[in-house]
Amino acid sequence: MRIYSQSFYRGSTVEMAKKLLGTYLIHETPEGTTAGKIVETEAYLSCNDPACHAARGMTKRNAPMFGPAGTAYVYKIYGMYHCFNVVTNQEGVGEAVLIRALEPIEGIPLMQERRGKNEPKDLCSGPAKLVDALGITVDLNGSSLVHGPLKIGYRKGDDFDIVTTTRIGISEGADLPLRFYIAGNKFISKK
DNA sequence: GACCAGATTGTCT
DNA sequence: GACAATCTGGTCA
Repeated sequence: MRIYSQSFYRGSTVEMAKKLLGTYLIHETPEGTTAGKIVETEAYLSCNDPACHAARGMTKRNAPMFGPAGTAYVYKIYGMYHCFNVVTNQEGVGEAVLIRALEPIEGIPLMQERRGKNEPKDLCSGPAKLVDALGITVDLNGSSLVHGPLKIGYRKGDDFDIVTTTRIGISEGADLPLRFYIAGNKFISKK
């Protein structure tokens, strides 16, 4: 396993959303290490994308999106859940990739404990689920994926096909083809 | 399996 | 004051 350095994250956001598929999200905590393979992502852009939190400029909430590439953006949604994003592109642009689903790889017993579920498919098959399973909290909002306890790495793996579709759970910009997932993978959030 | 309502709170208008 | 990049558990088949 090799951990990506800062330069990896500087590409265009759509390109990053595809490149992140098949890589590993790793979180080291006092309770143990949990890791999963990224199988589903969505891109959120600064231009012509009304669904993006940064579409109307920087606010207190979305400030990390305007930070340097490789920053974690964690926010609370619907009063009780959290979503995790990888900030991409250049500092000041305001774009990010939402991680929507993981295939559990390491620390599965810990994930089961955190989630209160035993079925592997119920552990990380959704943005709020994977945040819960890996123990990601708002403390990590704005932290670096290059230096912190939360990081992204890769190892040699099988080839796979990428499927492009429309994003989920948004009201504006819902017709844009900015969702990507690994074809045939059983751990994506939705068919 | 498909469809639907409820939970719950920070953030922006 | 309204809404949000969601999940869960219920009902009905």
